[in-house]
Amino acid sequence: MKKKRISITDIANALQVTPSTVSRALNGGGKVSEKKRLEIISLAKKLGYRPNPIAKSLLANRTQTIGLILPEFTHHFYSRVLAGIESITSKAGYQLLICTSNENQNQEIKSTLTLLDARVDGILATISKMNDKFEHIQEVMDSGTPLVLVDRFSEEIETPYVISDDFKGAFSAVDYLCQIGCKNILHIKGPDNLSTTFNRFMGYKEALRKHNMPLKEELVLESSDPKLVEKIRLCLTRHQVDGAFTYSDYLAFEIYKLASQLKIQIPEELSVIGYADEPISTYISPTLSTVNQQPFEMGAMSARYLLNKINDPEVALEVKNLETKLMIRESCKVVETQS
Amino acid sequence: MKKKRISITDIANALQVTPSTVSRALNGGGKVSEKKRLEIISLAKKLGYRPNPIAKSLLANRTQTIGLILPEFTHHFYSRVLAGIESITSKAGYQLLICTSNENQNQEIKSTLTLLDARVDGILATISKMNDKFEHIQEVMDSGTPLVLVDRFSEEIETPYVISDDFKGAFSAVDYLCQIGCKNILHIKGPDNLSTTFNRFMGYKEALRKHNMPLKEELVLESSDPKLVEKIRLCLTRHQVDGAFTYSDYLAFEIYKLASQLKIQIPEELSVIGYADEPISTYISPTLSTVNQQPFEMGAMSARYLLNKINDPEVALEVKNLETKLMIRESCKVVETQS
DNA sequence: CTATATTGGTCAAACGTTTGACCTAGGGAG
DNA sequence: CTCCCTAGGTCAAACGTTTGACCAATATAG
Repeated sequence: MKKKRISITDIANALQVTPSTVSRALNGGGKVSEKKRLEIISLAKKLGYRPNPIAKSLLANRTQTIGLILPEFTHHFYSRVLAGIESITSKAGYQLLICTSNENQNQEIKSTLTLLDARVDGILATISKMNDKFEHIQEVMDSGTPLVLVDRFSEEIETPYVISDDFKGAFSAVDYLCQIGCKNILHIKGPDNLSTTFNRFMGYKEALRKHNMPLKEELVLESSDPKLVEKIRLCLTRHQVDGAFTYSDYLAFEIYKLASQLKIQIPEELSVIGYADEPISTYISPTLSTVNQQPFEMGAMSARYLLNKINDPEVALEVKNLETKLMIRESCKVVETQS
Repeated sequence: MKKKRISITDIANALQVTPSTVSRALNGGGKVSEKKRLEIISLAKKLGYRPNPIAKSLLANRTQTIGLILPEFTHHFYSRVLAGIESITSKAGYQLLICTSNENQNQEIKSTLTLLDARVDGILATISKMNDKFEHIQEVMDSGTPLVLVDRFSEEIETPYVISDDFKGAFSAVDYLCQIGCKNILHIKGPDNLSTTFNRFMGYKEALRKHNMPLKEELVLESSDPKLVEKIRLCLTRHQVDGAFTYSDYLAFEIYKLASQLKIQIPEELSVIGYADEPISTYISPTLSTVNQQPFEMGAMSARYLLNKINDPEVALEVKNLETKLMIRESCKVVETQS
């Protein structure tokens, strides 16, 4: 049974004053003699008084809580985003109410409702991959609850968001592959209708263009393709592929497997760059070159942004595009004289 | 600015009844005519009424919230624990208030206070590695807030906990190594004064005993040893080590690296088993045998246990020891005729 | 026809805190 | 001495909800 915690009225009764006086003594609102103030404070300390945030919330209509919706925790990326968010919110004295959508839009909608019901002061959310409904997002905005989207956004709805600069990230990777002399660069695209998929593909195309290399349809594959493995194999054997840039690190590992089967040496015959900088990249052999999205910073930045919005509703609608970092490791061949 | 949400009194005023009637109509507490009931319900729906849990909490002295303290999120293990917890609590209609200790006891103490202040209905916590203070744990227990420790515990304080059966987990791994004929089995221990370190070591010893193999001091190393890498190298070269069981998967990868340097073939010359079943284990080559601790189940079990305690304070103090699963992969040599 | 039970509701307190309005006693100015 | 100011407090409302006590009207039993 939860023990009753001592309240401001308990102190008031013990000292023959009113709760108001105790409140003012504790919060420094004047109107209380120095003597009484000290008396109250010392008794409060002695009894281990701790204010009840629930009562405060009810009155103030703010909960010092921010809601977070993430698709899942198991990818390293989201763990880092979460850590980044936590680092900021905990310092600012906010609690974190966390929900998972499991990449399922219905759960996402449910979570949104839950958070709204809980009267969180703001919401950070990564919308699920498959998203075609936006009523719940609209509802959040209508409710006046500050909202910042993280990592993914949709053009269907005008919200502030913080994302990684996928275009530049992809561009830098493919640009690098070109620089070290790759002539046939394979790209494996991510899930459809995700802005990240689109932007990374654009970055790939732009880098090719910069180096006056043609875009070859047959070198662009889709991760959702059930025959993906077959098609990669085909690419590697028929099209003299000497470079690969994949939507994710895990897709890069698929290439590792096939290369090993086909006795293709990485990086001597094939340079590979993945995306996301999962920790596994540095443990696998050869260590995988990849694009780091600074997820911790992304989380921290979203949280800072949201806190700003909470404290000043007039803060401008903004879009933050976070720089990526190209991590070159053993999976890219080394050239002596770099162009 | 957060929009005022419509309250039970708003409905009451609109319909010329008292808030009590509305409350009873909505919660089915009788004492309201069918006609009025329908009227109230339909207006509530129309206005999008949603009860304010904060007001309820204040009255009921329960928040439908459970507090969670984890050391960090970035290890896959804790992500899975978190996912397991979330799967249970969300179904049961509880919110999750999450804090990180960063393996730092002071932060852990601060988090505990925060959760207590927030009046959570129960706490799930993984205490940090270095722990010598228990006043905060005691304070939780004194407050009457149900508490369940997860993954780690301390004998200094009598709390219920859910852990993985490290002894059996380690035993099964080393037992397997013995069965496939390993004669000199290296063990790398984990951080000092962690119960998991101790129990896995005990499992190692017990398995050796079962197979009548002597415990060789020189084959037991400490992960915290600054000269660890040197010592592993020494073991591998001098002591005819043909099996290795490590406290973590990552330590196993250290062995992979050294084996590769020393041209020792895994698994032909050296069979390796790690611990934790990090996803990377299946991506690395050769895929790593390891001990799966069922972290998702651990989280789920802790959450179920805590919910029981919350609903019935008389529930017995118990200790749950979760079964592990030995995952045999490519890093263990295959023998035709198994003893 | 009276006593009683039932139905359908109202009232007010309670949860813990904050805060504006109000009160009172004492001190200083005129 | 009266008037006003101020320091130091009290009172009550408010936040949104639940709930036990109460009450009036109607129906039922005897």
